[in-house]
Amino acid sequence: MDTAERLIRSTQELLRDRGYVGTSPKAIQQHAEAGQGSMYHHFTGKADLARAAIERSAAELRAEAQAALATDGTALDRITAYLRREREVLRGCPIGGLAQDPEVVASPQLRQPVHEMFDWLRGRLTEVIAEGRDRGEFPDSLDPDAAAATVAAVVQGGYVLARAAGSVEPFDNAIEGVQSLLGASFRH
Amino acid sequence: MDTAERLIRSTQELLRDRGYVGTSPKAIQQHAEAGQGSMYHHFTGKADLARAAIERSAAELRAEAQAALATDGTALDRITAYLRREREVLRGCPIGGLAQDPEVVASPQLRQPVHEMFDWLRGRLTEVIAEGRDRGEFPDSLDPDAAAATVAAVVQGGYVLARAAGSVEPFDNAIEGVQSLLGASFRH
DNA sequence: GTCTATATACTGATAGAC
DNA sequence: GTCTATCAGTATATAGAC
Repeated sequence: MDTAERLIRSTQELLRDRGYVGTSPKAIQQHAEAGQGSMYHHFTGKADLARAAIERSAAELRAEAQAALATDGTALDRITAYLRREREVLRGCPIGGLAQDPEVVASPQLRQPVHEMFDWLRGRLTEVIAEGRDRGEFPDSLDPDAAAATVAAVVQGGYVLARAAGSVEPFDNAIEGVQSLLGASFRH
Repeated sequence: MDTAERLIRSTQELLRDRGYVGTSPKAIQQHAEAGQGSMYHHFTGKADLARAAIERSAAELRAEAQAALATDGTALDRITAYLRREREVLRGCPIGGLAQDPEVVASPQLRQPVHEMFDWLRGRLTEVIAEGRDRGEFPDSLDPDAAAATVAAVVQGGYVLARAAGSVEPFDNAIEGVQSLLGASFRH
């Protein structure tokens, strides 16, 4: 693995565990076993490297979400597959966590890939839910946009509750709840 | 307002806008118009002051949530009042945002008030939902613990989506979705 | 491409005068 | 209670040798 690649992957880890504000160039260099000069040769600075790392994490997350949502079965099965996919819950979401970082939110460069990832996710969830509704799996009264936002929000909020509690339990509970509500919305 | 009070309130603002890692003692002193010596006279250090500020924010949030949940009406009305209460969404949740801060989560002293606030909130939501179910407003199949976690998570996740998007829209969408799902879960 | 040297500003405190 | 002085360490680079 070359130096630029090690720098990007190290930055992905550190951004997830420490946020952007909490991650120093020095810490990145040590984690990547790269010198100061190396880092500034490959990237113009901390923000430039962070942008590369965030884009990488967003692409990875998108691929994993897509894998779950592209499975066979009813819309509810596919949403459930997404909700239940493996996560290191107590580490927080690699992308969602950045939405709380003041400097990420303040910088168009850094916020953009975060924004795009969530726009894509909500769009994809909306499609799956709309397909299910069209097949009669959900009532016509269900608004796919709103339900998609709710599903995405429950996952992100689940991370917050779990980290606050120091336990995965509230995350699992929240997922269970939204699954149940979606299931119960089936025509009766 | 005395100096200690100004320090606490300034720290509440800065913790919300910059997180714990992103907030320096110097920034707090400037915001509070207090000297270095003053701050270290009233508090043992940054962590001690942050703890006081977090406890204060948690108490305020609890009071506001309680005000919404203690209203008259059906359980769904009360949950809706909580979901729809005024919030400065793009600033993030004063308490939930801290659950993403690495040093808050790593420190038992700092995490405790965050943890307690969410435990209280989930408990209170669970009570309201269980009351509604007992009155036949929700189906017996609805699990109050899971639904409460879902409601709390949607709000926290709504903040994340909104900050990522730089717009309140995804927050409002997510709230709308969970409200709809809860409403649709009424016995048919 | 990588290394070491250097630089300015900030971080989070402590010490002691007033 | 508040002020100023001081401090070792870190943040985020830039410069130039190799």
